[in-house]
Amino acid sequence: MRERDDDKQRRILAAAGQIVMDEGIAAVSLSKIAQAAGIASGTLYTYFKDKNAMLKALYLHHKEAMAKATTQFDPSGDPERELRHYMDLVYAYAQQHLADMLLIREFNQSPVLQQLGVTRAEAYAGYEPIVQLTERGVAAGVFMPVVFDVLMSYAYTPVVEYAVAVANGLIDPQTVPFDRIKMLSCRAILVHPKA
Amino acid sequence: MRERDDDKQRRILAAAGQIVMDEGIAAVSLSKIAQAAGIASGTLYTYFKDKNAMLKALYLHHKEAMAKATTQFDPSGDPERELRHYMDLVYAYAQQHLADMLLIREFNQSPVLQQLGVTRAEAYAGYEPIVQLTERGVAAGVFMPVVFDVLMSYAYTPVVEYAVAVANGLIDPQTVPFDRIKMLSCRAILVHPKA
Amino acid sequence: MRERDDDKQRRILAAAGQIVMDEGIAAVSLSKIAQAAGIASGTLYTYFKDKNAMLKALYLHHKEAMAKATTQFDPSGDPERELRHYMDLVYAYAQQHLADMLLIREFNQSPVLQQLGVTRAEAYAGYEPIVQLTERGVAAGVFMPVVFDVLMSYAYTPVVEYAVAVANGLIDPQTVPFDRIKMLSCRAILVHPKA
Amino acid sequence: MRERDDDKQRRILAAAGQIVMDEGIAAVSLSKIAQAAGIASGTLYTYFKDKNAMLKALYLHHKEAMAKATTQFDPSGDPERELRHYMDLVYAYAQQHLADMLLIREFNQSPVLQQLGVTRAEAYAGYEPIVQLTERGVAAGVFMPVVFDVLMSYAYTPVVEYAVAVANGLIDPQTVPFDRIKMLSCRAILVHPKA
DNA sequence: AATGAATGAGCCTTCATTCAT
DNA sequence: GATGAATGAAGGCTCATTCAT
Repeated sequence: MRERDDDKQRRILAAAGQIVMDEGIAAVSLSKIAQAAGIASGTLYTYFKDKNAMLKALYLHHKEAMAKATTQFDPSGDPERELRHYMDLVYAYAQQHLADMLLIREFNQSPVLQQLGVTRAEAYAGYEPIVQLTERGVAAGVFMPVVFDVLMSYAYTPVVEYAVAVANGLIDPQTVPFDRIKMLSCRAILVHPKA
Repeated sequence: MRERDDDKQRRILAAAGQIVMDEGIAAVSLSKIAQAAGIASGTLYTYFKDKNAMLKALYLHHKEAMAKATTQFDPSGDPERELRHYMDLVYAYAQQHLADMLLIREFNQSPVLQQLGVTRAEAYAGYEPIVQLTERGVAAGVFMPVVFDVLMSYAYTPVVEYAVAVANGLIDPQTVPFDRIKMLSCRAILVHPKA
Repeated sequence: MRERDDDKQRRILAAAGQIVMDEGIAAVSLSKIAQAAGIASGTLYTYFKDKNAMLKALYLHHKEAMAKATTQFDPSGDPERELRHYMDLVYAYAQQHLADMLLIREFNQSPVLQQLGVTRAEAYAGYEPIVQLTERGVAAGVFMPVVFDVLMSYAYTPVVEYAVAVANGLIDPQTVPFDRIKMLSCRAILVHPKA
Repeated sequence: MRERDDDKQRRILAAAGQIVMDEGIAAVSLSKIAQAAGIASGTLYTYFKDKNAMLKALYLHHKEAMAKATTQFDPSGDPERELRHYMDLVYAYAQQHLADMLLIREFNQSPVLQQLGVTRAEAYAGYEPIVQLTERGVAAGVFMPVVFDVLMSYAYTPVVEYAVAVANGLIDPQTVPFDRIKMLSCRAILVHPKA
């Protein structure tokens, strides 16, 4: 359970992530991971206590990376501007790391998540700026009366779904540009949407 | 591979569905299903070609049931009223069959779905009324310019997410009633939201 | 966990017993058993719930066989005569089934036994005639005041140890015949040993 | 494979012994031992060639310790008195080191012992006083005509079995005191038992 | 059509042993 | 001499699938 070789740990998580994205959580097997990571199967246990610990680390790692990337806005700035900024960040992240987002989504919605023993604190780690933004926007009368989870339903989920639909060819970005999504979400959340 | 005994097939799908809802897709095993359905494991192969075929049938069955229940509106009625009606139907279904919806969602978002060989036509079966409603609403200038998938992002997904959050205790329905969600979604989609 | 094929179950136990006798309990592996029994490894689970259940069955089977063979005396006959008879039966069994006895002994003295969940009732099953003989002999004033376990220490254990020592060439049966053992044990247990 | 640090070797054997006593020979693993002994697993190989060598050392160490403790009688003294003394020593040792005795017994009766390559000379080391006592007692006409192994069957084994039965609650030492065992064994071995 | 015993690949995990540091 | 990461074989067990009955 040591972590002598940080690079190796990274390779393991990368290999596991690839499998989850390609074949789903259910298809993850330690032997596949070991092979993909170029190590012996037993070596996995030097880096993770067991399979669940590895999946948990994988999940939290991706989740934190995304949280960090999508919270690079100013939570004390103008709520409307920061909300738009947040959605841009999410979309930018989706364009570069869509698979990672799908991995997070698959975990979020899988009963496996409970077995991993992810605490609520761990699950929310990194999202504080968004919570803060939500509260400030509502308090300032700029946002409709929403709570964190509701705001995410309109500012995060539609963006990801849009990116997925575009990637799958279900939506033509020429016909429906990302700005349209942003506009719709703003209409929902902002008390006085611009246009 | 005939379907001699329709009741038996139903029992199989019911047993499988229960397991998916309780433990996730990954936990489904044919022996568990057989036992829960009260039949011999080999008999499963009389009704389904293999495990994937059974999962596909399970998925489509639940999806169609939900599609049927949530499209009991008048697709040629007033778009705004029918949109609200649709959201009510979705919420009503979520309150009675949340597990079914989660099953559908777990499938939708898992790479497993591709392995099951679900065609695009099968995936969209039953949703025609919503497609029709979308097109009519947009054409009439009542809806913002959206396509089917985008409308679902605002009229279906937030409702399900809300129901899940309430079920998990993350949202207090006293503080955030369902009407709030409906209002937000209408603000997004309708050109002239009522209030 | 069915037992359709009694012969197969017998073959499994025989194979397992052989391995225990040859290499010890610790060396028992299900794959070895399967190979020796000429079946696939998974098939073992048709006959036994798991490895422990199989070992328990193995232990009890051998123990009961020995108990049955060594209690073919008349528990209500003359205590002295029946005691001698019992020792003869034990020795006869040892000459034909020494390995079985060693298997029983290895189980008895292994911490594994506790994991197998052998109840006290199961452990004593089949020994009732000896318990009865002990009590009658003591009550009649023919035996020294002993309880079951003590009697076994003098009437059973030395016989087995003798048989083992002879088998290992540590004792020459010409020099020390079995009658010598029987005499010593009788001197210990009987109030008035014959010679 | 030198023995630089005698203390470390002792700690290793102590750790291994504890595991054998607690969980049985089969549960011994070198990593467990290393952890319990506070050394790195690789270091074990500095002190022992391999696992078998370690087990053999463990066995012999305990056996010699017991042999030394139970042969603190005067092998040239009065045979009857010394025989009683020997049994007292065995019982005293059992009361303080029952687990050690069970460890020895588990080894003695397991086929594993042969794999360890214990020579006959090693097995008998330390028991010379008892051999000598046996021969003198028989020659003097005080003991019945027994050889070493037979004497042990009556003077050692019943004592250990008694101690185990008491420890397991199978025998109540109030009802059956140790003196009873000593008396029975003396009746078997002595030509003219006292009482 | 229905059964369920049988199969053997594959899963997660542990372990004795090696070797670069 | 000591370390502990790395190895890969082996262990117990589950599972989808087949097939004789």
